[in-house]
Amino acid sequence: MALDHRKQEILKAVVDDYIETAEPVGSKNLIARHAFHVSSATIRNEMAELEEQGYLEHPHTSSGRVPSDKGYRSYVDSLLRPRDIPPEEADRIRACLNDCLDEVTDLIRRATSVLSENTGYTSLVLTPQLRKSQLKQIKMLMIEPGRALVVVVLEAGVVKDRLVRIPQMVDSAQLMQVAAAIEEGLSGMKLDDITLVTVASAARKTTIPESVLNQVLYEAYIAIKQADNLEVYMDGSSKMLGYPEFRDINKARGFLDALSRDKLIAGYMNEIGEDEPESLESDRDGSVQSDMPTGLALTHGRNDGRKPAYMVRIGQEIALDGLSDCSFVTTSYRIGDTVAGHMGVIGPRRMAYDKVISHINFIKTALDDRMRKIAGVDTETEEDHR
Amino acid sequence: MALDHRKQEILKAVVDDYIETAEPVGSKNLIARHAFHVSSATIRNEMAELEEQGYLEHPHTSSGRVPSDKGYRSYVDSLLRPRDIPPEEADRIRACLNDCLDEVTDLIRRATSVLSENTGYTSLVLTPQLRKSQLKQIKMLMIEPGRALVVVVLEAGVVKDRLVRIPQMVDSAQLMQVAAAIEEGLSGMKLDDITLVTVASAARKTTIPESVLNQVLYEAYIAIKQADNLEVYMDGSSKMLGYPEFRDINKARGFLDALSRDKLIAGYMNEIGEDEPESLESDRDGSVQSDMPTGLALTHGRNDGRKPAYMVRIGQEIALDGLSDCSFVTTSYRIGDTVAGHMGVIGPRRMAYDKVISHINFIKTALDDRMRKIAGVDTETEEDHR
DNA sequence: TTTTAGCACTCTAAGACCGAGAGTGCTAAC
DNA sequence: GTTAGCACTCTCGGTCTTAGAGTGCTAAAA
Repeated sequence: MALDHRKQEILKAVVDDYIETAEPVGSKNLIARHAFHVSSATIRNEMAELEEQGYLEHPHTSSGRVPSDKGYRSYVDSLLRPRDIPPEEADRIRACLNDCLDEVTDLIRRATSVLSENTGYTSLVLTPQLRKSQLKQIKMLMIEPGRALVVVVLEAGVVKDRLVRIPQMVDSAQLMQVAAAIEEGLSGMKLDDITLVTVASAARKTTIPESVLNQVLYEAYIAIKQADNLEVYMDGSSKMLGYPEFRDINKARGFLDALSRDKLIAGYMNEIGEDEPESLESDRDGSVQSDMPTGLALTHGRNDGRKPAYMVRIGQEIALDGLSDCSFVTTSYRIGDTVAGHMGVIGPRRMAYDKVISHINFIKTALDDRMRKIAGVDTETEEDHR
Repeated sequence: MALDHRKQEILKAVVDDYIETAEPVGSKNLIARHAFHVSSATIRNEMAELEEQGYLEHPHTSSGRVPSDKGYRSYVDSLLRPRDIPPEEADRIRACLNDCLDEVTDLIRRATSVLSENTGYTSLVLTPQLRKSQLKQIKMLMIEPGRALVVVVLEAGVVKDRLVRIPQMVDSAQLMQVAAAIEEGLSGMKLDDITLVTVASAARKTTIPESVLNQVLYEAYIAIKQADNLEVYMDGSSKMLGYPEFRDINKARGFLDALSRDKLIAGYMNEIGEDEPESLESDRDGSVQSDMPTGLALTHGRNDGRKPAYMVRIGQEIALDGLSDCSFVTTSYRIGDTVAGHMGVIGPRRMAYDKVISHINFIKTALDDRMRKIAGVDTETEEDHR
């Protein structure tokens, strides 16, 4: 079952070469490009066995080999050698994230673009998921008779709002009274646990006629629920057309169609994010760390119990229509100390995993840092934000 | 220069056929599909002349003809026969727009999707441009010490907000005082005319220490300026890959790359929107109107002075890199009585202009109606929103 | 037992070739 | 001004062929 050392080396070489050239790799080419001290015939024998074991595939009898999902999986789990991010590139990334406006959405937009630019693939970043965040404040602001703005403040300084209609007869004072009642009753509750009933019972003691009150409460409730509205930022989808696997227009179309169902992808990312293993102790300074990745246990004997901070789905492992020719590397970012949202890179299965993994980890860390500042978790360090 | 009647008919037939089949159209095919009472040789002669005059092109000697930009232009300006929107379809569109949430962005999102779905091409809708809107209110809400929410209310009920940092020492009352001062000073001004100086002078009479005040004012100013932030909604970009002109992956890529520069496109849309002619008297009921389009003067003698409510840019007329194989139909929508934003459809030059024009006009009207309600321009008609 | 050289075999990709078909332009007759 | 006829052109889709890359197998070498 387990591969001996030489097979691993060969598998790694095949995957590396295939990633680079996009051509099925043959035994001769392999020895030409790598310093194996055996003949091509030996390599052939080994490759035949790797194929038998399911790590490689044969497009047709007389062509070179191509990695299977299983081959990629093995590569990613234990063969892959992380790549250092050159300091200038690291600086550029950090600079780009740091010079953003003081807003979460702007930061996320930038992260999305940086992630795609630096990997060369399609990037996806979800806005923070707030279902499990606590409600801190709720304010209602009269805009004009009949219309009000509901402002919902969550922990970690996330603010959402929503314009609503209310009965004309409600006046500003009443509105504030209702908001204050709701806030008193619900403050500290998780968004998930708030229902129309809890809202209503929180505001029971106000002095406003029931029928009018109900409508206001309903709108407040919707606004609260609306607060964990998930959005998807995406960049670089057209980059995919540059890769030979998408030279077939139908494949390309299938891919882009799949991407256009972004809510579906977002749901999937949240789902697989749930069972994401604990992040490794990320060192906060965001320095370029060549020992960053993780699942290297097998090949490099560093199985010290750390789990990877990222997940890789390869080909058929992606449970989304139209993306089974792709690979999907995901991770999550934090606001303060809690996992807030997910981000990922989609590329061809023949993806430069080492590069993507280094970059997504680096950007995740940089994003965490920045998020920490923006969300005001450590407001004590007052910084240059003009 | 001007085409005689038969040449017009032939040009129209060529364009129609080419739009339908995507194949260069030859003289024989033309008489087979249309009831011209002349022989193919005559058609050939006429087509040769049309080519000489620049309306048609010849991919190679022995193939049929294809319209040139000039040919399409002539078709759009004077030959095109609008298509009625079937009542069921009209109903579906209206229903889809009407069942949106009570928010402008949701409405725009839906309009984008409906526009793409119903035309089969890529749709673009810009959020309202508010540079020329008047400021109505500005509120500042303390979220926690050091952080505040600035809420900017514009005419027509558009509300924008922004989370900002303020000096820790500012308290809630002071914040409200500043906001009230700004509101009093600036209410009624156009966004465009508000500068840091006007903001500062409006708030001169407050009782807060200058250095602190300045920072608050700066943030308020940024929030106000931020309010006319333009966003672009797009849908159906992958539909383009289904059309034969984009079977070449490089063309497809060029197109998608061009689309990804959405801010550029938005700027262009605003620009060409400026010199857009006055909308024709749109009848408000949004009924399906077969006399909707416009530039039919030449062929149908209805040049009654009405100008088209839409603009068509064909091929090279589009001053955007990467879109010169496309056509771009744009129009604008209104909030209340003023032009607010722009929308458009991008497709291959070989686009079903009649269909696109009917739909974009119809959707524009439906959007105007809906916008009117959402923006609260006629709040008197209280409608069924739960 | 493992490795390697040699060789026959397979399959693809690319180029050459060919014929059918569609369309044209031109000429001469109507 | 229109049309029939015809020679000519160009593309598109097949079929064939060949070069090249790669394999698997066998038998010899290490």
